[in-house]
Amino acid sequence: MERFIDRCRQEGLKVTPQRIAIYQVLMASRNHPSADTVYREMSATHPTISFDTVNRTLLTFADIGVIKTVESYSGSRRFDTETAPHHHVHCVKCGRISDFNDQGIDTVEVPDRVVRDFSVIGQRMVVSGICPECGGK
Amino acid sequence: MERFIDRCRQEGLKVTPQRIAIYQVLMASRNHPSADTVYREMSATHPTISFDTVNRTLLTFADIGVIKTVESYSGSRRFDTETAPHHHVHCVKCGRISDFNDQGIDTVEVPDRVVRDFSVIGQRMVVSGICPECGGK
DNA sequence: TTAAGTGCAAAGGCTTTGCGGTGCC
DNA sequence: GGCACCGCAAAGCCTTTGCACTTAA
Repeated sequence: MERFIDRCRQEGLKVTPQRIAIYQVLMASRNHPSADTVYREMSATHPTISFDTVNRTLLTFADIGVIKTVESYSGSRRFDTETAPHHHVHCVKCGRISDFNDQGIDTVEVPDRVVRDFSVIGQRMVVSGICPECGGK
Repeated sequence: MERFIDRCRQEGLKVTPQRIAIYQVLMASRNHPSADTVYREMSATHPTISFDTVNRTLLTFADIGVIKTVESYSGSRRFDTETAPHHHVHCVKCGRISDFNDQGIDTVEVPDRVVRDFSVIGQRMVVSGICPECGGK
């Protein structure tokens, strides 16, 4: 939490009660929440915060790298509270995305010709399929 | 094109002029068009087709596997005319997605624990970064 | 003939923008 | 005290839905 506050100051962002509250909710969440999900989760403890502030704050956090935005397959934007490298399993039926870790995949080499002109931030394997709940396997 | 028509018939879909026209545009396109992009591209040659038909047809095509939907990072749904396995490079600034092929990555093994209960359809590496136009490298 | 497909229009979600009031620095 | 931030409201996209007309089979 100290680190979060420092980070905001570094970035020239003001440390407001709303931002702290949103940050706490994010750190407690283990999924890939949408802005609406975060907003709902907050409404119990912080009933006066606006959806707008939540949404804008999430975008701001993503901008400074506190969280990330996740690839999605339609619908609303999803955020990822896990900023360490990891990979995704995606159900094409229900859209659910779950994480997994694999150091081997983290370090798979992408051909140089592909990324020569890019400033690479990271790489992620996305496995698509049908989850058990949706009739897979 | 014959194969496309056969496929429609197999799936019980009627072969309409609109569907043929959309299919042609798709095959000529090399990117990851949105419904709107396809619609615009058609408007020169097929000015009477409606956006609705384009959009619904794209969803239908994705449903039967003629095209695929692509992960996106906000904004509108994107389609992929390349159905063979391939990988993506994604610019986090402008959102552009480009393809690359790499057989080594195609066959990277995902740990069994991850996919045990899934019916896996495919896997894709997504490399994130900043492209030259957006200030990368 | 008839079930599927098309086009139009409206509605519904999510996101973005603008602006006056508020509060961190 | 200034400037960033918040909350509210409206507008803008994109997608989805409903319905009457048309058309491929």
